[in-house]
Amino acid sequence: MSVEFDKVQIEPAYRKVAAAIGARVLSRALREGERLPSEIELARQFGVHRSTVREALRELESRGLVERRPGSKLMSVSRPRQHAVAAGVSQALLLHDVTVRDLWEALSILEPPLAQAAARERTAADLTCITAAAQTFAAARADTEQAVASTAQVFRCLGHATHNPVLGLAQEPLLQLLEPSLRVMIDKVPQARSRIATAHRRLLEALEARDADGAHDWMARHIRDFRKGYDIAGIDLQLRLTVR
Amino acid sequence: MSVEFDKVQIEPAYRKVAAAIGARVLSRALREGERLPSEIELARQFGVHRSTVREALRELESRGLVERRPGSKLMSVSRPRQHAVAAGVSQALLLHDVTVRDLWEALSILEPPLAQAAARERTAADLTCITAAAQTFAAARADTEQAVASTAQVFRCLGHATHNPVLGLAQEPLLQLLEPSLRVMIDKVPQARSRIATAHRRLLEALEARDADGAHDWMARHIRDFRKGYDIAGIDLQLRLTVR
DNA sequence: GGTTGCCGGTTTGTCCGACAATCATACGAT
DNA sequence: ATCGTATGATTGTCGGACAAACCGGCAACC
Repeated sequence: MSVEFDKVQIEPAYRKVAAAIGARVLSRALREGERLPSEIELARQFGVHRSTVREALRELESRGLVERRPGSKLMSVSRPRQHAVAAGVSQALLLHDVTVRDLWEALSILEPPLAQAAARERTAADLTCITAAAQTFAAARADTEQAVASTAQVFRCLGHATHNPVLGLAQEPLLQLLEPSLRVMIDKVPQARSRIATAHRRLLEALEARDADGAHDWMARHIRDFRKGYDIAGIDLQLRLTVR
Repeated sequence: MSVEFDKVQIEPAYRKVAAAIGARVLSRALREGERLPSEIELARQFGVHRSTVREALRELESRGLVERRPGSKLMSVSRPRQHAVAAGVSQALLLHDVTVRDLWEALSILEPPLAQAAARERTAADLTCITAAAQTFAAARADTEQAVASTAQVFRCLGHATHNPVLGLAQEPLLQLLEPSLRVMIDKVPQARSRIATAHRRLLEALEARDADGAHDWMARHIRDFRKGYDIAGIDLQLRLTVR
């Protein structure tokens, strides 16, 4: 009988250093905003060379666990920014050959319940945020770029209005992926703008009235409209999403 | 009138190098599996020092865009692994003070439609995968660790069965966050195991029959049971999730 | 008082160069 | 055919160096 050995794993020092600092951040032994020692000091503490520390810092930086505050040379502990985390997810999805259909399906699953939750949990400030975004959309008659951005912004405000960070963060990658195809659609489909504006209006009414089911249904309609828009714009649902 | 200037941004070389390589990966000019030149060669091409290249590589590595294949010294281009991406999301959520309630709410929104989609899209292989996981759960009478792992595994297989990478990747962070509280619950709530086993059985029946609505409903029940389990186990829904 | 200029100390970004350990490959010995 | 060894390429890590940026303080100046 053959004895099986575990694969002996050798972790390079830069990864150990990153793991050590990362663990302290995760365990909240290092709190947000707290400043890290200088690279030389870290090198001294870990007993490694400064280059090694720097490699570790690059890893922590790209995980969003540390960042450099503007106007400070020392790194400080930070929470990963929602946008940055979502960008990583979006990239991963792009590389995994996500299609327009996949994206649309996810939106149609996530968004209506999200709007429902937002109608329950929204505060007055959330309403203001959504109203502002909807108005920006309505005002962007000619400006496609702004129309796209404000459409996404309405979703973002809704996500925020749920006061559930899981939903907000689950939604964000979808919005990032949505923008390119939305841009094409808004440009090619004449009635798109008015349908979106109507959806915004109805959603706002429902949110104002804390009408959870109404919000759910209007969001469902909003998302179904996207699908129709893709058809009219001649966007193939099987198509892989692309960057930018 | 005061002239406003844009913030002048100075990008360090290591970030420019990372961006340059990253862009090639994203644009598929570098294909998965392709091997990167050696560090010295990259340094020569970019006209920077090897240390600078190494810092860039650390960033790309932690974004999952390059990796070292076992048995090869050179880095090769890779697609970010689902598990790694999700780990980043989980960490971010932990640091953003996600509560048990937030997590449960997200599960209750995502999972039933996910099961529904799985019932439509599943292949025979997917069924096998889910069956295996469910059997492992049923067999893990005493082993809490295995019970937790196989419960999550059933979800993972379901996510895979939708054949929609967006759904799979949206779900994975939730599963990673779920495990610790699930461990406590399975240990403290005597009836948890049998309820979960029943849910698995019913889900499988629905999937086998391609009964999308049945899958939806049994999953909804499954998730509702989690909530009941938390109550019985005395887990406060307001509690922040913790690591491990 | 507010602005400007200068000084010294700290820290980062980048570079140069070096060396041991690891691994692929080829080559030769058994 | 298997094994040992020489060779070369590559990484991980190190020591050290230096310019540029930035901070705080102090003096000078309007």
